[in-house]
Amino acid sequence: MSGQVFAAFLEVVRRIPAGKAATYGLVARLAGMPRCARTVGFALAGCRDSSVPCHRVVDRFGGTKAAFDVHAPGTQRALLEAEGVPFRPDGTVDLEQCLWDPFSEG
DNA sequence: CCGATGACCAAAC
DNA sequence: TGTTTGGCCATCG
Repeated sequence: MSGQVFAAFLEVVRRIPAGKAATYGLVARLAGMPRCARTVGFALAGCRDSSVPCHRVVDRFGGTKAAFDVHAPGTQRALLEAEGVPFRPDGTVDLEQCLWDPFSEG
């Protein structure tokens, strides 16, 4: 891992429990970079690091528009649904229900 | 090695 | 109240 910030995002993402989802802004904030939401997406885009649940990360609207979902439409949603993540009729994640609460851990 | 970009978010006018 | 620009950092060409 060349960058610490880069790893910081991945560490936060890995802490997302199954059946829950987080937004880029949330992850960035927990990592200590509220303005670095873009970098979060890029960190996940280069998901070559390790088993990081990048599919549990969506935009604030719950839109599943990940890089690995571009070539395989529905992949991200399928993974989330498999974990029990609720979806809206719009096809977006119901963040109001499954939004990961970092304070809920302890 | 340098420039531009990218799975976004929030403050500012 | 709504639209626009700025920001952060690693990777690609």
